Amino acid sequence: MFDLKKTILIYGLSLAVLVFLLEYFEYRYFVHELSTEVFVFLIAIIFTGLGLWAGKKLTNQTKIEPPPFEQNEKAIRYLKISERELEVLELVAQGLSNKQISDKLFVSVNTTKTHLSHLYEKLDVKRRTQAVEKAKSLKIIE
Amino acid sequence: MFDLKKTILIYGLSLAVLVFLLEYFEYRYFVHELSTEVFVFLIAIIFTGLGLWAGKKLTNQTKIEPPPFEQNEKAIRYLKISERELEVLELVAQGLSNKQISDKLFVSVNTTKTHLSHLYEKLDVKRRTQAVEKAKSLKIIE
DNA sequence: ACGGTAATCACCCGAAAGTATGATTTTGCA
DNA sequence: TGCAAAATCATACTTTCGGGTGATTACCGT
Repeated sequence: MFDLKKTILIYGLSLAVLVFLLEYFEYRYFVHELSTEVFVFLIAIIFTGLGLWAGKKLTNQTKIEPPPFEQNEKAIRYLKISERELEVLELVAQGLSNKQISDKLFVSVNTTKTHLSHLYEKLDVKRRTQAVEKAKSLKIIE
Repeated sequence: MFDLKKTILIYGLSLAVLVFLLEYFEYRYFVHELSTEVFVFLIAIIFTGLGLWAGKKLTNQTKIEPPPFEQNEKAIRYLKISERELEVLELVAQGLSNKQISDKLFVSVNTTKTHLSHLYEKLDVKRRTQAVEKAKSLKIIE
């Protein structure tokens, strides 16, 4: 949007300058040396280019944006989910077992289970699959 | 891509026709009635329009498509996942327990477990969470 | 009529997950 | 410094899952 004014301005200026230059040179040099046909052709080319350029500028505010995952920090804070709990949650979402998670985080299975219990309470769910579902819908995890 | 040739063709034809018309009328009517300045202005406007149009045609192959979930039928067929198994898979993905799934489908827990076993085998996973993960990545489920 | 596949169910057993409770240590912050 | 939250671990118990095996029924196409 902020580009629109600039684009229009540049386009207008270009047009004005061109008209001025053409008008200026027209009677003095070109008309007598170049045929009107060629002159018209040049004008056509130039303004086609300008049209293309302006069109591109005016429409290219449709930039393809691959939806970047934005973690819902607010939800995390609101639910008081701790850093460690989040780590566990992410690993659960990857389909890892409690044992595998524990090995990755260098803690005992008991610790992992404790984190999970707290997570279930905070997310108000009963099972890991539900936790993953809910966490994804809340954009707590990807 | 298939539009490109058409666009160029139309553009070229328009240009040719215009040049021809201009050349034709130039000496007969306009030049003596309209000033060259106005004439140039008209050409500029016309070809700006053409440039805009061509530019739009040439760049508008970027259609914003809101990714509609398309179930990967091929994968389902390739993996030989049956209808019933798919139902179970979807319910698992919703975080339901085997018991809950069984109640929904009016079958015994054993049946649900059998379906799940087959699913794990076909999806080459060990746990329900992994199955959900994989099924989603294969676009077998949403 | 036969063979294959899908769906259904049962039983058993071990592994994994989840619950409850309590304890210790670490850490961040007032 | 001291307190609260977070992280860690343990023990014990229940529930759920998952694997293995086998059986019955039904449907579908040859």
